[in-house]
Amino acid sequence: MVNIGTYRDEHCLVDFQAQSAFVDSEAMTLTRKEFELLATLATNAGEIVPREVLLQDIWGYSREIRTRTLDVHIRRLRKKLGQYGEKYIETIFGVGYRFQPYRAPRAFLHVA
Amino acid sequence: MVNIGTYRDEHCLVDFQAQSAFVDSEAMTLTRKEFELLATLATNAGEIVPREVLLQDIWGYSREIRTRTLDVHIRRLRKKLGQYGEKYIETIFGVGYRFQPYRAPRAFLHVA
DNA sequence: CGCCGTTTTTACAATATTTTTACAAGTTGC
DNA sequence: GCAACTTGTAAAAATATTGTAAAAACGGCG
Repeated sequence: MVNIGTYRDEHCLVDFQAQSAFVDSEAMTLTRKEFELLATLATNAGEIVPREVLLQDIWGYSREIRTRTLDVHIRRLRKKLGQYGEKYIETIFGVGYRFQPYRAPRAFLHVA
Repeated sequence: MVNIGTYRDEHCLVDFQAQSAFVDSEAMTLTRKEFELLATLATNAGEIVPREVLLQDIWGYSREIRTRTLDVHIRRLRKKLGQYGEKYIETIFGVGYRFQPYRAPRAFLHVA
């Protein structure tokens, strides 16, 4: 089974085709920019996406444009991701953001 | 298999692309300058990198600028390298620093 | 047009990082 | 051993980046 066009993990599903996203099977209501942002980050899950790249890809802004709109969108997106907001979207200081796939807490294994 | 863009030895992995580094498979959280410093040293692993070169390459400082920021960064980097800090980053008095690749302790061989 | 949802800006607050400062400690050459 | 110089270190100061609330601007649609 192939999952072209979707990001999926334990708690989060992003359908790039349908432009819809879910947290714990609950549909998120995202605006266009919020979705684009989530999509871009989720597409590169596990990798740092520099601010520059986000501003260029989503806003078409070049390096010299000074704006805080990315931060504001990040904030709203985190909020809508609920309890996972902070865990999913990691800030890489001075560089950008990284969508970190959910990792199940490892069960404690005692050493024989 | 080629390892372009990475430094790797028994305990340490530096991924120059992803701007990430690991000690014993544990991700180090390095700041930008710390990473640049580690990257520069690891790139020249086994070779002395003069202070001058580090200050020029990472800080853009010329010879006459007097600062202790390099020393402070070296210290923090060593700390984050944990138990290997001192072994990996050697001070070459009056010259600079050298990143010394990890060498497995040689098994004791008795002479026949 | 006027409303409403969305996006961007503004203006600070909060935080993280980097640099400096001020000494302590270590090294070298005499 | 001692003076001169270099490096180590903790803590403070300075700087840079990100977070946030609230207001302003924008845009589509009735």
